[in-house]
Amino acid sequence: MFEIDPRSRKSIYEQVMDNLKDAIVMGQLPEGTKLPSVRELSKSISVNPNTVQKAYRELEQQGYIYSKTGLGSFVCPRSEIRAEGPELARAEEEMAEAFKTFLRLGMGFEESERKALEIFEIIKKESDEK
Amino acid sequence: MFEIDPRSRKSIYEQVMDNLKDAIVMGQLPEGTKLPSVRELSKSISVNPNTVQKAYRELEQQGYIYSKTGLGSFVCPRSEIRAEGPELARAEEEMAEAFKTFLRLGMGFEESERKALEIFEIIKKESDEK
Amino acid sequence: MFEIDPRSRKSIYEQVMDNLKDAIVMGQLPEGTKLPSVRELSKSISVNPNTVQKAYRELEQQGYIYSKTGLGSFVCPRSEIRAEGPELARAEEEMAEAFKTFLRLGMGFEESERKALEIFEIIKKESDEK
Amino acid sequence: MFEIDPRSRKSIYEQVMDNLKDAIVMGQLPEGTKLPSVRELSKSISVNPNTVQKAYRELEQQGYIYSKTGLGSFVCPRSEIRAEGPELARAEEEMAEAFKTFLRLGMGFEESERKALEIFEIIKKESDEK
DNA sequence: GTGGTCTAGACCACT
DNA sequence: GTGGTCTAGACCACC
Repeated sequence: MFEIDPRSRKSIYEQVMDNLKDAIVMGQLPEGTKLPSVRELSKSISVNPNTVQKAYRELEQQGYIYSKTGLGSFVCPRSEIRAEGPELARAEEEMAEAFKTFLRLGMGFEESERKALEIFEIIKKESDEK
Repeated sequence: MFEIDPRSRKSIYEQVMDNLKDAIVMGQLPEGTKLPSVRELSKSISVNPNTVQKAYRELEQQGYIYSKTGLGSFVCPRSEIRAEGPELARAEEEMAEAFKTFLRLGMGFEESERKALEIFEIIKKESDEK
Repeated sequence: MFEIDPRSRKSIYEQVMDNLKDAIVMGQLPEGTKLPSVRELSKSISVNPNTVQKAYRELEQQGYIYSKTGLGSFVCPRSEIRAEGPELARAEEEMAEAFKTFLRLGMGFEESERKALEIFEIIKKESDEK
Repeated sequence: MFEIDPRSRKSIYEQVMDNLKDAIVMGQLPEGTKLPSVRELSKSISVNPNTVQKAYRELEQQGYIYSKTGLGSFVCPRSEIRAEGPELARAEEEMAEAFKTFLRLGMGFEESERKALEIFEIIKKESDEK
């Protein structure tokens, strides 16, 4: 399905979560789709099952998937994704910090904003290709 | 000088670094200014001296300050800040991740970009006030 | 007869049991009524026969139904339902936990009790409609 | 601090969570209080550190505590407890199920409600004693 | 010392 | 087979 980068700053379970989130919000895994089982996925990406389990558990808490013992894990309707309150606040702070990081490198307002928009465009293009 | 937020997700030494970086790039600590000693600063913000020490060491490595043994630490000319290479790459990735986080919450391209620009404006205003 | 919610936190065999219990205590399945066979029911609600089997077995143990080999399963007289002993104790503990859950969300005594009574009223109305 | 009941239907990490939640909402652990470290608590209740860790992590996600590497875990202001949305909905469903369980034991509306109120009173008294 | 992550391997209930 | 929990023991960054 995807690959884990052991050199990434992101922890493994976060990489798993983000990869699945991406596939869900981009519609590659539509509502109701059955995800690979914990054991399957852990094998295919060469990661301990507990680590995948942790990712699935957290995805469930955040409303992306639901799990049924004995049956597997399934994609929730997109409307159930918790995109409010603390989750949104944290995302906004992450964005604010990213901008401040630019400023701390000595970049000015305009340059920082221009660079950010460039990055956004690249991501949009990458997303559309998939 | 500034305050540490014990609740922040950022580690304490990062908060110290970022606060000093902010003061430097915004000109509140112009080139050549002497920074408070590790002991002084650690007292005034109620933080372990080892933690402040680590922040100073990192700031020196990144070209924000230099230290003269026995005399203290001083602000480098802004031109020496390395806004290239690994630091810039990491900053760009941070920005990319922040944008992806918006998308992962189910926000579309336009909405994400609009929200990002809103956040940028807020930061600009806050910076100008200081 | 009824529907299974694959998203429910309850396991499937519990859902089967509870639906049948509801029909029994509400008189929709009076004493002596013949239940659908395991195979029939499993087909009509699209559930594995083993799962329905397990539900029937448990219902028999708890005194809701009895089975005559070769003939099928039948509803017991309501007087045989054991509303005492372990089942009652567990039900009481379930209620206690539900109340404590309210308190753990930071709700006060009065608010928790008021909310509980509101919920009870809704259930009563729903039951009467059937 | 408290004890784990290995025979409880609740899992160990849930028992840990609920015990701490109780202490927090009842004011025994006021805002800002430092919790025992993961290792300390795991020793004192004879449970694997990973299990306590899991409880702490979930308490953090639910807004009861926050954790700082190297410092420990601390009680959040009560206002940050997430008592809305999915959390409240789940609590309400738990209460609804508890009531339905009474009905399924053959108890009538009045009897069920009376019993529930009795249980609530007992919990209130127990809480006040602590 | 602290919390956080990961692995390995076991057991359980449900389907 | 499935997800869920628990234990044991290791490693890391931070304070």
